[in-house]
Amino acid sequence: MCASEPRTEAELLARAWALAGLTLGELGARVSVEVPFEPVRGKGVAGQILEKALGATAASRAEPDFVSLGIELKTIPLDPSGKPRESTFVCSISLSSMADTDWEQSTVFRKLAKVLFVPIEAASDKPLPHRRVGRPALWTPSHEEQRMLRADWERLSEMIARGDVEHITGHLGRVLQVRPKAASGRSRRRAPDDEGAVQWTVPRGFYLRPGFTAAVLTRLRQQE
Amino acid sequence: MCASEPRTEAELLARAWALAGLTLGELGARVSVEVPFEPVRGKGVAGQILEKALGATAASRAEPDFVSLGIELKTIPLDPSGKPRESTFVCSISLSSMADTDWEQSTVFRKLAKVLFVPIEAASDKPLPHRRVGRPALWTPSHEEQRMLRADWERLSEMIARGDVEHITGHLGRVLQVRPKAASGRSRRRAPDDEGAVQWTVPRGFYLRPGFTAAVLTRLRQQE
DNA sequence: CAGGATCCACTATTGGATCCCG
DNA sequence: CGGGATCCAATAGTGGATCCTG
Repeated sequence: MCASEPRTEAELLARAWALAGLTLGELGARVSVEVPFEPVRGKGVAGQILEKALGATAASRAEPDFVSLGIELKTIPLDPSGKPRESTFVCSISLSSMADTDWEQSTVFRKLAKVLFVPIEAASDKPLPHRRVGRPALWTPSHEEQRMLRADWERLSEMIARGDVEHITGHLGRVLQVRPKAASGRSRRRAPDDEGAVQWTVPRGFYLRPGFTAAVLTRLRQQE
Repeated sequence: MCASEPRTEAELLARAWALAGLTLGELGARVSVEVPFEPVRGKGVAGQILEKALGATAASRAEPDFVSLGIELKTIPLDPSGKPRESTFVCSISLSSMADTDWEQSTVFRKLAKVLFVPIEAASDKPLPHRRVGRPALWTPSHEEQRMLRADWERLSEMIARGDVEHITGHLGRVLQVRPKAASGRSRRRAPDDEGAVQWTVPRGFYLRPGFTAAVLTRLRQQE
């Protein structure tokens, strides 16, 4: 029982609000997805269930989840005090093709232009099926948020373009960071080094820091 | 060999600059103070040595260290990267007499009006006698720094005045915090509770958070 | 492999406890 | 006890590693 694609933003929001309070177990049953008991076996399952329940356009992966609305869906795990427990994955990095892109053309910019955050109330010791869906929040980055994202993105993408990948660590970036994005630490892919030769490096992605998404959610709640 | 009281700010600063680079062992010998090898046996010894070496007016404890100059002396331990390793003690709190004081009349305000910071380069594994004195920095809180200190002080002193001492923890306060200040956790002193009756509570003091003094020192270095 | 993410060992932080001296 | 502070066990934070599905 997967939902059809919502036709308007209002329809999408109404559906999302209707899911608030349900457990992942209940929602999983609705869309015929089994929810593992142990969290380590269910990474990503909340996101997949919500895609189905809300009618996201599957399998068009360079596009936002809701193509015609231009909206990206992100589930975000909150601790009991309401703060994000984790960073938020934005997109993978093509290490060989960052040189000739600017901010407004970047995947990060486009992915974050409009995001529907669906919180999952996720105390670390609570089994996955018992975790509850929270109230959704639709985000468009403010001017100030854009400025911070852009500053980090420009610094990081310049390093990547210059072949400095091996000097990048998760420490860099105030709100946006670069971290490994792979099945394991042994994964490798090609990237140009500082002299343009090939080097093999671990695949990476952009992530939003928890402190940033916390501030975003707080702002959206206040304006609600 | 204790120095006489310096007569001008310039004289005090000149003396402090002249001490930069010396080890605590060397400086201790000059003022006839033995410096224990183990840091745990020498809490406070750096401060006492520098008081003597710079000619601080001893034993007038409601006053600044340099009475006629209105300057308070604080040694501050830095890690190898130059960041403060510890919070900075400001003053003890008289729990029974905070109700009728305002910020400009407070001990915190007066203690921090003008502070001579003398850094001690203090890698945690370096024996006390081998630690070196750093370059001094004279601080008067900026407008912004005042604002932050005042905001924290007003919130905390109001809690104390209302008898809410037992709800105060070191978590409160962005730049100024309240923490125990006693020989041991069993020390107790009288304080009024929320109904004005007596309660026995652990003695406490105001402290500056390390992040705040780090920002202060950075600002002073840039303007140097 | 790319997209959906979270895990968790390690490091950094810190706040309550403590130490010395006069 | 008040002034000079730092110690250090416990917690918070995080960044590199990992898990599942189609």
